Amino acid sequence: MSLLTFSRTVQIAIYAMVYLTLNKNNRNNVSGISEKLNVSKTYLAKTVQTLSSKKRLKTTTGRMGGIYLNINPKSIKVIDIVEAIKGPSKDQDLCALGIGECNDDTHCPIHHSWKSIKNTINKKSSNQNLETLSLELAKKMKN
Amino acid sequence: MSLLTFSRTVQIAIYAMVYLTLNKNNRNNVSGISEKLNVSKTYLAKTVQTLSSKKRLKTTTGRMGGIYLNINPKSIKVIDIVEAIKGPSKDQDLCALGIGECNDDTHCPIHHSWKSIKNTINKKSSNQNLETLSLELAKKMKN
DNA sequence: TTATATTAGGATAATTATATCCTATTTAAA
DNA sequence: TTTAAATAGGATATAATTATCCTAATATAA
Repeated sequence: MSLLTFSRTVQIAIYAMVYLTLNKNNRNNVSGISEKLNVSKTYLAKTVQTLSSKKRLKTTTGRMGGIYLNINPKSIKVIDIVEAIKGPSKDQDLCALGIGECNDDTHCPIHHSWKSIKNTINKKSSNQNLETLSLELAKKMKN
Repeated sequence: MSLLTFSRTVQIAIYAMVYLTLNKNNRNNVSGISEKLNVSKTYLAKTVQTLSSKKRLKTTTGRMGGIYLNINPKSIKVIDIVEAIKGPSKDQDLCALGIGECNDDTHCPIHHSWKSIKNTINKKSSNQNLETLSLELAKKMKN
């Protein structure tokens, strides 16, 4: 069951960034990653282009070119990747029902109920940078 | 900050259903609700039509017609409204990155990290039916 | 210097989501 | 019986997202 999902572009962006973290010691390029992750090469290329223009990763052209992480994966959070793709969040995004003004005083009918859910998402996702995501994968932890 | 949002149609659907719960003793119709909630009348009408065909609410035509809750608001959860609009969730929706097979054994790189977030969302949203949402509003609780 | 492997980026196609319009149907009131 | 107030539902318009195509630019290897 999943009430909420990332857009396809955001999914691909996160996926690629985690892949780059896991494989930061190798040379990576769009073709290779698209095959490994089984996503469309052209679509991945466009997404990478966006991430590059927003400085979330670095690219080099030419024969030995490819894609590299720009910054320490410890300092990259999921929210950064979402923002790189979707732009900064608008006022309306703060409200589950898309109402402009939604705070503790003036709010939509589900403001209080969803506030704690949003807090949980934010708290948990703040603790998750690309490195911890990758480490968890490496350990193959069960929970 | 909001990583995840409902689609506009889902937002309008939830909003209307909560409104119907809060005003179940009055006669309600599309025009009135659209004015009160400040959403487009024609768009709301279409959304109501979907909710009606999925039995999440009841409508009557004609001069004294209108919109009514079909079932006890205690038994209507947000997930029901989402499903009425978007249809049953697909396998890929279960994975934050949209990969088909994503479980504790075979999974995407962020499966474990996001599993606990998804659990929290599911747990909290299961406790929330339309009546509790409305009651919270009525109390104007702070949290 | 030429061929090849890469990303860049503009154009555009395809699909889905959002939103409106129009006419039909239904029902009750006048 | 006519009129008015309502939803139903098909058609369509608009916008955003998703996806691909093509050519240019770049850089390395042969």
